[in-house]
This record gives sequence, structure tokens and C-alpha cells, in this order.
Amino acid sequence: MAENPGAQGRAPSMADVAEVAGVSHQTVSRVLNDHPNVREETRAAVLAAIEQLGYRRNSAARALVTRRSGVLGVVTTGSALFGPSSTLLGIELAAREHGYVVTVATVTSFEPSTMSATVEQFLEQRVEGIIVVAPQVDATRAILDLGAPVPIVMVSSSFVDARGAGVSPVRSVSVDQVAGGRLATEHLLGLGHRNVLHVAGPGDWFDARARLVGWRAALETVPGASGEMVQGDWTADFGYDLGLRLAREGAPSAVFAANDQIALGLLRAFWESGLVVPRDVSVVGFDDVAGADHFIPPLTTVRQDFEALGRHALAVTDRMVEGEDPDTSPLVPELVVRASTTAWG
Amino acid sequence: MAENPGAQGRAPSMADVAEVAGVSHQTVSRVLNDHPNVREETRAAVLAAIEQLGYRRNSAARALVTRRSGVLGVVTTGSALFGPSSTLLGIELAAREHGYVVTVATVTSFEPSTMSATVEQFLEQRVEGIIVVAPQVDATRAILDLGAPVPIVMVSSSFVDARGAGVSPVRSVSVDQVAGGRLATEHLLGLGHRNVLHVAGPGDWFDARARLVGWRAALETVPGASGEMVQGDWTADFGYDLGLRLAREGAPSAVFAANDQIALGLLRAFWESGLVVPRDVSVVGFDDVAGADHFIPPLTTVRQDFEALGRHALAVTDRMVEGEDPDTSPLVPELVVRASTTAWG
DNA sequence: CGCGCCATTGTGAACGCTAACATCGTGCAC
DNA sequence: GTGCACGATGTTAGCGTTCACAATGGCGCG
Repeated sequence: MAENPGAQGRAPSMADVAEVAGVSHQTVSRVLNDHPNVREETRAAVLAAIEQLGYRRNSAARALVTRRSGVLGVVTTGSALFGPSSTLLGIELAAREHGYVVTVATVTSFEPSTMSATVEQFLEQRVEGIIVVAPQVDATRAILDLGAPVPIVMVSSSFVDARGAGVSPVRSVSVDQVAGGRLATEHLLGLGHRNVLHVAGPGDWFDARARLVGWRAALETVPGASGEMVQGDWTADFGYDLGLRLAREGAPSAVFAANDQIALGLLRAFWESGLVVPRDVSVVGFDDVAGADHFIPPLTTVRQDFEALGRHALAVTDRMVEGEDPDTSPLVPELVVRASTTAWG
Repeated sequence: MAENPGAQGRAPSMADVAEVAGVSHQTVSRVLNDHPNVREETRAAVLAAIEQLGYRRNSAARALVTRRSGVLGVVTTGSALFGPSSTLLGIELAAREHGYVVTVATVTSFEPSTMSATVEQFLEQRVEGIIVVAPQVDATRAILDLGAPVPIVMVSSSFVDARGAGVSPVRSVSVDQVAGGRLATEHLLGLGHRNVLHVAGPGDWFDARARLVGWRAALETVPGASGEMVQGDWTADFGYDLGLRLAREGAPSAVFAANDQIALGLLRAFWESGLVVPRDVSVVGFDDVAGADHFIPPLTTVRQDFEALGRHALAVTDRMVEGEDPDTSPLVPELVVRASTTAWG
């Protein structure tokens, strides 16, 4: 049975199927699109022909005439960080459920020129919407200046919720980082700590800024509470170096680290310096990365559900593509209390 | 200046550009494709018209006629594990450099039906190649049975390097996990340990199997060396539980954990049990995840460059798409010695 | 028995692009 | 001066779909 006449020759088209089934190409199209008015035996004949030829529809041809590609573009940051990876996962899973196909572009910097080239590529593909997993501040500017003809959704805790500079509406979805920062800090304050050091993340990250805001807000609600802030990067190295210094120069009773990596570095530094966590100092992290429950000691942290965030981003995008108004209210993070924090005083 | 006559109306086409520039659409096409025989001022006029209209080429129309989509499909596993995420990153980065666009599909199981549906979707998009980041054994079977009309590259340490059941060639790229397992074990043996416990990963993962093979091979080269094997999952939880048991029942002097998560759990368990690492027991991990250098104590581990693996996968795919024969020799992992291992006896 | 309606199917024309070929000058060799 | 090659451009025909509309035929109903 000569399945493919040409083997490597062109893939079978509707016309080929039509010929085998003895119908017109339009009837084949109807069968494929579940059009109601097709006689049952005709449908069967078409399906048989499809099976026999190994026919698959050509989405390019389809997109050309329908002017709908069914493709969504995701711009993601060029690092395998826990958050972005999980978010991408959530987006992809949800996209499939909504009938979209996802193409991704990884970007190593958020310079306007890079962003613009990336988006341009998406637009050539006629994506119906763009999701930017871009937690850095400078990504926003690049995006707002874009003025793409499709909806753009940013995944970040920015407060941008504008129409954008051009035609495209830009929205953002996020986990409420301010609430997370408050949660962490209130937990420490509730344990009796009155001096809570905050190790912040890089200043050009929205999340870092927002956690800082939450920390400060919590401090202000409790009389007598105070705390310093140190700004670092997201790395364990930074936490480690800082921890060593704190141990030398005198550590506060409580530290709120902007992410779990920093907290990990702190834990090691304290351990090496003979400071016992949580007896001598309580530590709270942020993210609840894999393994945080097995740090020494297991880390109290703020969990954010990145996958849910991704799904949320997709839902918002979908609504915007459909021309409806999305609900962009932020997701709420959750405090996970473990052994790295204890009462003070 | 009425930029878009219809604003939301259809995007400008070559014909529109041609009209504005006062040339034929074919000339526009020539300009876009850098055809040499275009007069300089004509080119300028076309470019100006493109700019003015905000024209972008339509890749669907282009793919339709050229029969080349420039799209690659990546199937990835439904988890934000460190390895797969980094690999995806490498693939994407390299894909762009090679002029491909990447669409991803996340799959939560490797059942043949799921795999087949996923690949089917890719084929409708007329992807030119498929990369499967599928470290589990059952993925292989599903893929070999597929017989897709495009090249398939598996990222895994399987030894599959077959033509596949159908028309499509199937190849695999990998990091040499056997070598990695040997590296870890030889390091411990070299330190004088004669009893090396191996905590293996799930038996249906290629990587787990291969590391096990490497461990065993290393043991066999050293007279008097021995070791037991415990099979677990990849989680820190498993490592923790096992560690507690070992501490109770008597631990060997050296443990080679199949990944860093397991090692992390072991470290905590030993610590809680009063066993000092590395004095009482040496621990080696695998992967070198972010933060492994700040575990307590910093973890000796085998680093594999997942991003390079991804790039390698893409290079192989590209060659196959071009009908050439790829070099699929495995990448070599690297031992990173830190503080969790020390001499014995 | 004739009319119209509806279910079923077919026909032709886009969609936006590239490939192949046709056309039109212009310059140069003879 | 004629012929011809070649550079620059235009014309036409698809690529594989879907959409709009036309055509066919059976059936109910007056």
C-alpha cells in the first residue's frame, strides 16, 4: 500500500483527501471543522481518506485565511530562575487548555532594541497576544513604548495598568508582593522581634521593591519596631557575605530575606559563625523554592504559586484577545512557617 | 497622517506597500529578501513605504508557499525542574541564533496518547523538527512509535540512536551520566572510602540508571570497594528520611546521591542526628543546582551544563533538518569538589 | 402535482506571499 | 546599425485553507 506517493514529497492536502474520498475539498473542510450538515457516511468516507493518507491540516494556510493564528508569544527572561520557569509552565499548560499554541522567546536583556526585535518577530508570526515574564523595571518601559497591535500582558508586580503608548492595551498580573513582604515581617513582629533587618533584592526588580514596601509598612504599624535595609542581588553568595559581616558586627534578632537563595546564604554564614538559627537569629525567606523545607534549619518563607500566576496571566491574555475586560487583581502569597523563626525576648 | 486606515482593520500587506512605493509587490518581496537586483533608490522607496505603513511580513503566507515554517517544536516535561528548564533555555537561545522560532508544549505524562497528540499538534504547525526533553524511559517508546515525518531529537542519556519505527530519524543527545556517576564515585574512592552508598533516582529515568551504572563501574575497578544501592525519587524528602534511618542504623562513610535535592535532605538528616559531614560521612550530589555551594556544608557535586546541552540539542536538530549527519557524542560532566567530602581512614 | 424549504454538496474567490517566467530598456560588441 | 546579454521590474500562478454563494435533490404541504 503506497502510503505516501512521494514519501518526502509534499504532505497531503485537503484536495488529496477530497479526491480519495470522492468529495469536494470543501466537504473535507466541513468534516474537519465539525460542521453539522454532513451526511454520516460522507463523514466516514472523509475520515477514512484522512486516515489513509495521513493527512494533517496546515495551520499556516488556515491562519492565512482566518486571520487568526492561535499563537501566543511569551517573552521570558534569560535565566532558569525558579519563578519564571514555573510561570512559563503555568502559561503553557493553560494555553493549551484554551486552545492556544505558545511560542517562546528568551531574552537576555530588556533593552528596548532587544525587546522590540523580539516583539517584531512575534508580530510576523501574527501572535494574537504577548505575555512578558519580565520582573525587571526596565522591561516595562521597553514594552510601553512598543505599541504593538495586540494585547500585552506583563507578569510582574508592577502597577502598570495602562493603555500603553500605542494601540495595544497593556495589563499586568502579579502576586501581591507587598502583602508577602508584610506577611513575613508581621510574622517576625508577632514573635516579639522589634528589629527586623531586610535584605532586599536588586532595585530594578519590581518584586524586590514591593517586598521592601511591605516590610516597611509592617514595621510602621507596630510601635517601637524598626529595622535597617540592605540591598543585594538575589544570590546566596550575597546572603553569605552579608551573614558573615552581620555575625562579626552584631546581628539583629530577625532577618527578612527577599528570597530563599539569600536566606540560604545567611543560614550558612550564621552556622559557620556559630550563631544558632533560630535561637540567636530568626530568618524568613521568600519563594519557597524546592528544598527550602530541608534547609538547616527548614526555612520559614513566603510561598507564591508561580504556576497559578502563569495560568492567571494566560486567562487575562485570553480575555483581552477576545476583547473583553480582564480581572487583573493580584494573587495572594502565603506564609509557610518552619523552623527558622522563633519567639524573641 | 492616516497611519492605519482601519486601525484595527487588516494589517498592511505587500500589495499595500507596493502601492505606496509605486512598485509591484514582487519588488517589495525582493527588497525584503535582499535580492541583489534592485535599484538603490527603489529599495529606499520601498523601505520608506514599509516604515510608513508599519508593514510586517506574514510568516504564515510565507510558510505556505516556501513549505518551510522555520518553527521547531519542543516537548518538555511538566515540571519546573532545574535541568529541563535550563535545557529549554539553551535550546531557545541557540534556536534564535540559527533562525528558528520555537514553540513549546508541556506534557504532564509520557503516555503514548499524550505524546502523539502533542506531536500531532506540532505537525499541523509544520514544525521542521522536534526536540523532546524527556528524561523518562517511557517517553522513548512513545516517540519511537511515532514515525513523524520530521527529525526528532531526544534530550536524555538514553542510548537510543535509531532510525525510529517510521520515516523520521530519531537521535538523542545527552550529558554522559555514566561518566558523571563514575566521577563522583572515584572521587570518594580516591579519598580512601571503601563503602560508598548510592542513593539512586527513579528507575524509569535514564539519568538515574546511568549514574547507577557509573557508580557500579567505579566500584568494580577498586579492589575491596563495595557499596549498597537504595532507590528513591528525586526529592529532598526522600533523602531526609533515608538519612535519618542511616544515622539510626549506622551510616557508611560515603554517600553518592543521585541529585542535589536528595543530598540536601541527607545533609539535614545527618545534621539533626548529630553526624558531622564530612567528618563522619562524606556526601556527593549531582547537578550543582543554584545554592549547592551554600548548603551546610557546601556540597561536592557533579555539574552538568544543561544550557550547553540544550544548545547541543539544537545544533543536532538543525543538522538533521538540513539533511546532514549530526554529531551526537555526549557532553562530559565535571566534578566540583567542595566541603562535603573528605578523606577517610 | 407543483412549490418552496432545507439538508447536503460543490464552485470560485480570496488570504499574502514566493517562484518562474515575461517584459522592457540600456549598453556594448560586432 | 543590429543583435544580444543583462539588469531592473512586472505578471501570473500557485501554496492549502475558509468563506460566500450556488446548485442539487428530496420531502412536506397545499
